[in-house]
Amino acid sequence: MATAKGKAKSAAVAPAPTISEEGNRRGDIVRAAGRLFREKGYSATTIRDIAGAVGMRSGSPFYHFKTKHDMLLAVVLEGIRDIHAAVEVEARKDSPPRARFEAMLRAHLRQLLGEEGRDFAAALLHESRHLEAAELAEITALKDRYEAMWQALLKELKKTGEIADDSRTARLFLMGAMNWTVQWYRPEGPKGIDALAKQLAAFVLR
Amino acid sequence: MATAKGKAKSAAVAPAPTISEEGNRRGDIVRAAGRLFREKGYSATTIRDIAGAVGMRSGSPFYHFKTKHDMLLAVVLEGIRDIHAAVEVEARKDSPPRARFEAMLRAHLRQLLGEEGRDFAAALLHESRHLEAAELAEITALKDRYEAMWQALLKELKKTGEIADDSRTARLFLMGAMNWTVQWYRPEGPKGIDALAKQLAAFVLR
DNA sequence: CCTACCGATCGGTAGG
DNA sequence: CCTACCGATCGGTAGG
Repeated sequence: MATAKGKAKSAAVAPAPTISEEGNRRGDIVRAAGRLFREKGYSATTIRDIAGAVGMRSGSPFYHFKTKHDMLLAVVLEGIRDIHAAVEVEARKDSPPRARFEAMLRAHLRQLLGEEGRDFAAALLHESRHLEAAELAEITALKDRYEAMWQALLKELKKTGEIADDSRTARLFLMGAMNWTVQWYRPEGPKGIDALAKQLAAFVLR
Repeated sequence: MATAKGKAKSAAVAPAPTISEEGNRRGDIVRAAGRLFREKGYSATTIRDIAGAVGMRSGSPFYHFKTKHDMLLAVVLEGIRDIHAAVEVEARKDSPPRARFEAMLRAHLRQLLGEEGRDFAAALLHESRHLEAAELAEITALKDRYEAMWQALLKELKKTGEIADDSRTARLFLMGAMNWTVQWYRPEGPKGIDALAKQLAAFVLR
């Protein structure tokens, strides 16, 4: 255990690589945890559930993570990173504001509703509250940058008269319309998601 | 126990009175459970938490409810009833569609964010998934009627050209904008809530 | 509604 | 990463 514990610590504290870069087993745990957290919630998911999902015994996940808390942290971090990265790509393009807006909506919704990202996204949206402010520091920082991206775009749309309101509150209304899709959207291919983005753009733009 | 169990059963199965009509102790439990479910989530809340909050010992809540599940059911039911009742009052008035719309937004948001209803509303929005479809029958029926009310109003607004889209999806976008406020709104009196309703109306109406 | 309790399960650890 | 385990806690119950 001297060895094992040492490894566990450095793995848990490490600069937290993105999932694709992670050692396979650690990544497997994060993905399984994400799925279970989305399906049953953090508190109702047991270490045994997670271990079982990746073919481990109940003690083994603790070789990769110090606590269940740290697993949640890894899942939530993956969630905000993926969304931020996906939307930033679209935000950086210099297409007209309206087209950029629709592309950002599409990227956000794809992360929320698509198979690749939805487990992490759901944990980010609904289970973050089980983490304390100190643990959330990196997540909060990324979230701030993410929100600023949207706010800047709303400001542009206001300037061209395409949106009625570019306040913080308006941005939160918009985020709500998007994030709530998680509660009712039933997957029927990426085509459905893209159509949803179009419809939302038409709903809020003039 | 023959007595106690008999009572517990009839209390749990009874036609589920509204909170104000309930025996005080049962109502106390429902209110305490609602608050704790909102603060910590259903799974992370223990019977001992709930019992402690109303000054009981850990076994005593089971005199009023057969299971923890049934407590959640009572909380969620109170949530949908309160929201439905509050918004229906506004929907029945025969003011112009725009005014009625704003009043309905206000009523919904007051239930979500005001002190009286927010615990029940939060449980309705976030903890219902721990209940099974059969248990949710009454809740689902009320929810359907609730949604139909909104859909009808959107249709009116579409006819007068005040909204761009009156589809089911549009309604869900609107619900999302409202329900998401639970995640970010910090109470500063009912004035803040009413202003929010106005701002949302202006955001989606033309 | 309390006392006293039960079996099951939980997150986590020692030792390899 | 497994085996074997621990103390704590959980939902729920018998009996009054």
